[in-house]
Amino acid sequence: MDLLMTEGICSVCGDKSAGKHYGVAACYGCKGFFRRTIRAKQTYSCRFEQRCLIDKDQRNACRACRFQRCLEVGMEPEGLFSFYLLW
Amino acid sequence: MDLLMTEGICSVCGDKSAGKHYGVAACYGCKGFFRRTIRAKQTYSCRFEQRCLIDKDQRNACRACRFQRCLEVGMEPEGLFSFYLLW
DNA sequence: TTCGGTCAGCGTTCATT
DNA sequence: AATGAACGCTGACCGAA
Repeated sequence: MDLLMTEGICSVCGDKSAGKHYGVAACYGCKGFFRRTIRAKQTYSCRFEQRCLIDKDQRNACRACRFQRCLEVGMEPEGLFSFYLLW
Repeated sequence: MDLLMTEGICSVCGDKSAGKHYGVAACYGCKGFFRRTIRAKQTYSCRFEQRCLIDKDQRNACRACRFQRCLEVGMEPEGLFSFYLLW
């Protein structure tokens, strides 16, 4: 029941979910953010204390904490490295 | 004997086979790809030299070469070749 | 058994910021 | 530059033949 209640919610930021992505329920934004980060092998650093609030309104304020939260809730790269060049 | 040895392998990409499809041992992916291509009468063009490697990891990188390989290993719509193999 | 249909989840695109 | 909504494709699974 609790599961059903939370299936529609992004596990990272609490926004409306767009289904499961990389193993967890995620919104379009967090899905794309995670993919871009992995693909570009980006690293971020928090300007504060690695405790920034990640919700729908604040998720873009700190990339380091957003990515950290992606990992904390269990997002996995799962074949994100196989390239795909369709024309 | 050789036949038995290769029955578990997709003739197109070498992935695990899901049985015979369109005349050859094929994985789920190559089976579906061939069906969609034929049904939609799609044509593809290779961005390189028509020599792209088609294996489990790279098969989605070049549709032209994947489809070419489907034909090379003998895939046929509607199992037309099984008519000859009944002898 | 192999067939075609299905659709969750993946990759890509591109208007918007 | 990055974001995220929308779209196309993939392939594992399923019922039909």
